[in-house]
Amino acid sequence: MKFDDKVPIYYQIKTYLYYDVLTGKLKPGAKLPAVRQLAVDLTVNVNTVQRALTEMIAEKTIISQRGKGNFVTEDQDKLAQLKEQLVMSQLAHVYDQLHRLNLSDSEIVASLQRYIDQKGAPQDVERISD
Amino acid sequence: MKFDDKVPIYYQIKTYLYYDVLTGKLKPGAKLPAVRQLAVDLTVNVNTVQRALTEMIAEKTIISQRGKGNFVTEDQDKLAQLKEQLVMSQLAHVYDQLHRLNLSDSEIVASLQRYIDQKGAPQDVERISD
DNA sequence: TATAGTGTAATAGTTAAATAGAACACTAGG
DNA sequence: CCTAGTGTTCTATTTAACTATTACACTATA
Repeated sequence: MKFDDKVPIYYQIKTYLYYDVLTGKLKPGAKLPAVRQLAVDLTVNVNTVQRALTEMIAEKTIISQRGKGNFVTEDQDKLAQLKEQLVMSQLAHVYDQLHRLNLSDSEIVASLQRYIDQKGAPQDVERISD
Repeated sequence: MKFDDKVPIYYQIKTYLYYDVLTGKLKPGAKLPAVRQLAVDLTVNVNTVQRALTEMIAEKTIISQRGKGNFVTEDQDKLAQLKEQLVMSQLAHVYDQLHRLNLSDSEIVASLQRYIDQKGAPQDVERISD
């Protein structure tokens, strides 16, 4: 996995797992890969995986059972709440950043709409073959 | 100044200065505060300020003149281009993150619009993502 | 030419993140 | 009971970021 060297790896692993949980790739009650396996998959040390998990366990997003494995919480309300928080924090962040750049509320929405509209449209990349 | 302990301080200073430059708080050709003054203002070490500046100088966003001071570039095209890049990277980032959470294009725009509309009532959401 | 104000560089020490490796604690199944 | 698979903890080491401090290089000006 590719990591951003500006953010601690354990923190990026936490984010990575959040997305797996919140998108249902890991469903409520599902067993996570073993910590040693995750460490191999992510090409990091077991302790780094454990550090990420320890925080998620403290938050009760992950339920740890010694000798058995780590499991996604079955509390669906909690998961829905987490997803809402995540969406909101993303929106708040982008809003703040663009607002700081002096874009008005309507310009912010318009620029996002424009980005989405043009996203699929052909960029000016060089065409190599058909 | 408040710093996010998940990101290197020198990098946050760089971002901070970018915003000052791109919003015109520091106009093209303007002299920046002295490095020692910036260090005091931001309550960090001079070397940390210098590290941020060194990168911006390498990019020619800041022009350094030994004995005189650091100055914002007068190349307005460059500044406009930087601002466009910054806006686009913000939009791309939030789009990708929300898309990963299985929100459709229209849901993404709608959620932003909803956030702006309801912005008056502050939530205290914990920042989860990078 | 002396001095204050500026950027720049170098050294040394502290801390947090990450690694490697080992050991310990518990569970399930043969 | 033994063993393989699991989570958990600990020690030691390395590296990057940050700090403190000092010194050097250059500019303007009194």
